Amino acid sequence: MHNVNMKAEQLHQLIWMSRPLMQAAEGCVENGLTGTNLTVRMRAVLEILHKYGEQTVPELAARLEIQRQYVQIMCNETLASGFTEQRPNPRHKRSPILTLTNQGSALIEDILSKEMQIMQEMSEDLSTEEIATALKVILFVVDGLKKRTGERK
Amino acid sequence: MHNVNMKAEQLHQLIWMSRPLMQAAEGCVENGLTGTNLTVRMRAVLEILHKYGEQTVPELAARLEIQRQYVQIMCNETLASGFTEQRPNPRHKRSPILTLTNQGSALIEDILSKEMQIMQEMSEDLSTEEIATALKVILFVVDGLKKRTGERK
DNA sequence: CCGATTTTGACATTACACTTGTCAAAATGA
DNA sequence: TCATTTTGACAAGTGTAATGTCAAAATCGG
Repeated sequence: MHNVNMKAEQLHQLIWMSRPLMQAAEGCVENGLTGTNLTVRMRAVLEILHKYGEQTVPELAARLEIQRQYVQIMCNETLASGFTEQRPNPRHKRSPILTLTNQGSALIEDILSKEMQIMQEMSEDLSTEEIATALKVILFVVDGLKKRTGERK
Repeated sequence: MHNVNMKAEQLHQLIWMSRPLMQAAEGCVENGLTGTNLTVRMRAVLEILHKYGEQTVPELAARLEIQRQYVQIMCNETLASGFTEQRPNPRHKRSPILTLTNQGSALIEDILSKEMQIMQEMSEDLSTEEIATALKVILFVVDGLKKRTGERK
C-alpha cells in the first residue's frame, strides 16, 4: 500500500519533470545553434531529413506530428537559407522532394555531433542499464497516458 | 566505444521524448478537468496551494518559474471562479495571501486523487527500482543540460 | 476517360501561453 | 527620510502552433 503510493508519487514527479526537461533540452540546443543561421525549428527539419532522408513536406509533418501548414513554413525557411533544396517529385508534380544541400548536410552533422558529445559526457555518469530503464519507463508512460486520454468518463 | 555511443543515443532519444511526454501528460490532465470549471493553468495554481499552502502571487510565480504577471492572471481566474480567496497579508498590505476555499480545496483533492489513480494503474507494470531509476536519470539530465547551457564556446 | 474526392502549397486568421514593459501605490531598507 | 524594491494592474508583443480557405494538381472509382 505504502509502496504503491510511493511508486505513484514518483511517477507523478517524473511526469511533471517533462516540462523542465523539454525546456532544458531546447535551451541547450538553441545554445548550440548560436553562430549558425539556424533556428530550433529549422534544425528539426534538417534533423529529420538527415535521419530519414529526403522527403516531402507532408511526410515531414507526419513525422513531426505537427500541422503541415506550419511545417511548410519551417521548410521554406530552410530553403531560403540554402540548407535544403527542392527536387522534382516523380510521384507528385506539386509536391517537390526536400533534400539537404551539402551546406545543410554538413551543418546538421556538425550540430548533431556536438549534441552527441554532450550526451556522451552526461552518460558517463550513468550506467547502460539506468539509461535503458529510464527510456523504457518514459516510453511506457507516454503510451499509458495517451491511452488514458479521451476514454475516461 | 560502441557502448558509449549507444548510451548517448538512448539518452538523446530519452530527452526528445520530453515533448511527447509533456503533451501526453497535459492532455491527460485536461481530460480529467472536463466537467469542472478549471483550466490546466488554474489547476496548477490550486495544486501549488494544496501542496505548499497559502501564499502570495509572487511566491507562486517563483515556484512555477514563470513571470509573476502571468501568474497573477492565473490566480485572478481562480479567484473569480471561487476556488481561491484572498486573506490580508500581515507582512505586506498590497500583496494578499491566496488561500484555497473549501470548494477549491475539495476540487483539487478530487482531481489529484483521480490523477494519482492513473499513476497507480501505470505503476503496476513497473517496479519500484525502475521508477526510481527513471526519475533519477531525468533529474540528472535536466541538471546536466541546464549546466551545459550558456557556458559553451 | 471522366467526374468526384483528396492532396498540396500558399496565404490568412486565430489561439494560446507566455514575456516584456510600464505605472502608481505601497513597502522596505539605508 | 529618502531612495529602492515589491506588487497588482494593465498594455503590448512574441513564438509556436492550430484552423480555415483557395486553387492547382493528383488520385480514385466507375
